[in-house]
Amino acid sequence: MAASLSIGDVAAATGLSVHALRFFEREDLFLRDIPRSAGGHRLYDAADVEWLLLCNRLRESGMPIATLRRFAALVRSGPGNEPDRLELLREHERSVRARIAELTACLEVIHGKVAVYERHVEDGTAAGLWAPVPSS
Amino acid sequence: MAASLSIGDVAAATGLSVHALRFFEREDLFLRDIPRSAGGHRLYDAADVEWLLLCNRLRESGMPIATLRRFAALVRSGPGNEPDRLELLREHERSVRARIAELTACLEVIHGKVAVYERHVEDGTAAGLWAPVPSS
DNA sequence: GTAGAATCTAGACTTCGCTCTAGGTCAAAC
DNA sequence: GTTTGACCTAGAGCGAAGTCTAGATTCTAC
Repeated sequence: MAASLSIGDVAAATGLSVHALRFFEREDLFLRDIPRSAGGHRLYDAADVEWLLLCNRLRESGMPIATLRRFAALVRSGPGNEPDRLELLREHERSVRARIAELTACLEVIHGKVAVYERHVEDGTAAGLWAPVPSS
Repeated sequence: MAASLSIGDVAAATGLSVHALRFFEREDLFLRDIPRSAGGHRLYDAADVEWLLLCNRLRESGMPIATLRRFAALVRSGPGNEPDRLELLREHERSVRARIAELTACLEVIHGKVAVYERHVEDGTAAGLWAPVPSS
């Protein structure tokens, strides 16, 4: 077991580019120093992929690299700081919920605009919608 | 009526910086050429503010400047292209809904992690959470 | 044993969306 | 009338998050 994976394998498994994986490493986002083959090639394992998949979720949901780095550092520094990790994750959870709320509010405005245009386009009477005087 | 507003007034009314307002103008995001005072100062009106507030919603919800510019161009070019404006807004609405769905999916993963850490921190037994072997 | 694909490093470059600077001009309060 | 603050232009700079290049090396398949 614990067969090691090349950077290309990991790129394929995570959707990250090989460039991004090297960048992540420079940015200290891994939970360990990635070992190398005799020739200097990186040797990943399944746990690295696992971690990257979580990273993807955190990144997709708007966590900045800097915060991800702080989280990785906490994990890397071993047991004892779990309350800190928890607080970091909770804070991110709050920010994601807030972002969803913000988007939902925007959506109402946007959908309202869509509805206005739908009515006017249906009517064929689109005059006075936004030019020169705004309709709303 | 139709008292004109200075760039500072508009900045205060919209939350955009004066720099951003000049930038928006360079980027052709307004619905008209903003008139100037004798001394060259910009003279905005309430409709400009109205439009900027909509722009804020579109930007906050992730619309790129380039798309906003396309929308502004459609409006500026007068009646006749309402179906195009509608399609642009509908497309944006779709993308906002998709983004909300994506965030909601991430939220589940993140909340799952939070729950794991909560249990372990509560127990006092945080061993084996993510170091060296991942828990999930 | 050799061709071709994958990987290595260091560092330059890109895109987006502003933000800030420099060096002035204009306007309003005292 | 002068000081103070707001505004002007043009253009440089910035932070985030990678992406891409060049040139060298290693690995894999025949």
